[in-house]
Amino acid sequence: MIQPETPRAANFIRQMVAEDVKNGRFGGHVVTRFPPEPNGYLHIGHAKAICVDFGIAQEFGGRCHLRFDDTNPTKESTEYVESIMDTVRWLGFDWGPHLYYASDYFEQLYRWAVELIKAGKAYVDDLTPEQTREYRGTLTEPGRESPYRNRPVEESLDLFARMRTGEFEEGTRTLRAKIDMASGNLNLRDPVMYRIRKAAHHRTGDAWCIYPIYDWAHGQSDSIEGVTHSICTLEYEDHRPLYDWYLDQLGVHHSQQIEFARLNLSHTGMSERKLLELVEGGLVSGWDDPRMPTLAGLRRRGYTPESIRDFAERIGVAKADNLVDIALLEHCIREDLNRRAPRVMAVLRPLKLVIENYPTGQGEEVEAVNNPEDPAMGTRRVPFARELWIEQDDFRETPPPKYFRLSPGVEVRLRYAYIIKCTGVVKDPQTGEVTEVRCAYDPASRGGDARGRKVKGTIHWVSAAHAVEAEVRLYDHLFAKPKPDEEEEDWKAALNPTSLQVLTGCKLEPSLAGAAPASRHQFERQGYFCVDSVVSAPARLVFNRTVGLRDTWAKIEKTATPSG
RNA sequence: UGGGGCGUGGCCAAGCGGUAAGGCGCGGGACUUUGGAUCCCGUAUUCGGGGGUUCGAAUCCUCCCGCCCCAACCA
Repeated sequence: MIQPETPRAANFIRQMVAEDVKNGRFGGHVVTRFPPEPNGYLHIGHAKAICVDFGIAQEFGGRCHLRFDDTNPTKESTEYVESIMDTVRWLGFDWGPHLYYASDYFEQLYRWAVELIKAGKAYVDDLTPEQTREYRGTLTEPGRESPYRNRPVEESLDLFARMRTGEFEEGTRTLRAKIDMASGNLNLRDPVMYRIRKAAHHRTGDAWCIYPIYDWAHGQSDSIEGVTHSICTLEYEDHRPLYDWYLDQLGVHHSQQIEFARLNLSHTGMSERKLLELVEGGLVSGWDDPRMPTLAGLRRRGYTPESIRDFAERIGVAKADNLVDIALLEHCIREDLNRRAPRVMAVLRPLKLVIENYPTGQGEEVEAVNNPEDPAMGTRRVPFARELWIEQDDFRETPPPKYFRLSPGVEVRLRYAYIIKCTGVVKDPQTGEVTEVRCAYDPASRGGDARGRKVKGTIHWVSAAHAVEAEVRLYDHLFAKPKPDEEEEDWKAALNPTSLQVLTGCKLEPSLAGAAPASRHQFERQGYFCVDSVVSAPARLVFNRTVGLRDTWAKIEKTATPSG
């Protein structure tokens, strides 16, 4: 695996684990796990967790398990299991033979539950869900004990066995741990361990109709697998006393739970509920829509696994709530692609350029560098001719201050080709719109050599006769506001109306004709683009803009005209 | 009003009693056949606030303030 260049920064988890290793706790071994519930797609927030879980194990010579927390059959499916495995692998992590499922432990969990009942530490409760809630009390008032709390052990044992055989309806009974209904920590007010769900499970089928709750399954699963450090997010901090309680009652291997703050990214959302709503509402094309913060979306957008791992390292790991600027993610992918993406010329919004003193019907090829950052990537030949396409943005009839590009009477360099001077324009008589730019070239400037002259601007171009057409999709932030979550009511109003711009009839240099799906390219002066892996076809190329290049000119122009 | 956490520059984040790392962003400059990349320089006299301990505090004590999480038979 390619290691990110960013050096490992200190963080409290690394320190805790290092301390344990030093002290020989857990025999000096490190075993972690990434425990997704297969109920949806992984997003960039999960990527942080994956990098922490696998990263810690890797750093300390340990191992990391992939364990599916599949204890709720009504929300889970093998489709999700597969997409999760695919995504973790894509991100660059390997769990080796350590693929596990909480559902593999159902029998063991059941036996342990019986053990707790026998020890008087758990009981079958007949309260309805509503009653259970009422009895639990509130944040400030203690709960009340269920009238079934002290029923005889034998009776609980019998009832629990019958719950398993399917004798009772959903919601009629639960198995609960007997802890403390007055605890300030609600998790300790006799937490439910099992509920009845007469639903088929994607792995165990109809073998069970009682399913363990997260708290009862998670710690015990960690214990069975010999996990030493069970790393999770902050919202489980309140659950740690319960996690510890179960393990202590059972007297089994006890791993250390450690919590860190989950990732929040600006201009997007990480709430599974809202992401689902976007998908189901057709506001995006699917879970892998390139605007989505899902790893499937980022992947389709052209992000590399290396850039995401680098991002995960750079944001750090701590316990303070955070909102990471999406600009950092964008910086990471730019930095990665700058090193590896081959350069190419593509005109997104074409404007015809005619070189009046260039012979009609003649052509030639100029040599272009594939990647100035990596000479080993070589050069290529690009066809040049009398009629070219240039970018609409690269011509202004009346140039604003500091505009280095083409305008009447001004010289500019056609990248890798010649210096040209604008001699005039052709306009649509009706609209007055410039439909064609006329110019003269300096034959002695072949290759772009300005020969001592100062030519401030260099623009890209594509030979009209050789151009390959394509559709290009320009993406911007999904949400216009940095914190769309602040808009709880009408959060969809915060969606960026221009998050997707589809450009058709874009003109690409011919070398792009056979571009492979998912291949990444830098369109010079514009950004990084990849061939869409879903809809692009040889006969109809479709590119996604992964991220734009830093655009200093846009910044200058924006500050010059604040309104624009 | 209960329990658990967290507060260091615009955003992340080191710091662990010896006098504020680094990254992103932003501003400026150099260089440039991508207004890209690269390279320089600048960007917290101060660590939520007040007291206290100490020769010395972001780090220890204390009080206060603010923010987040918890009342699914979800994870």
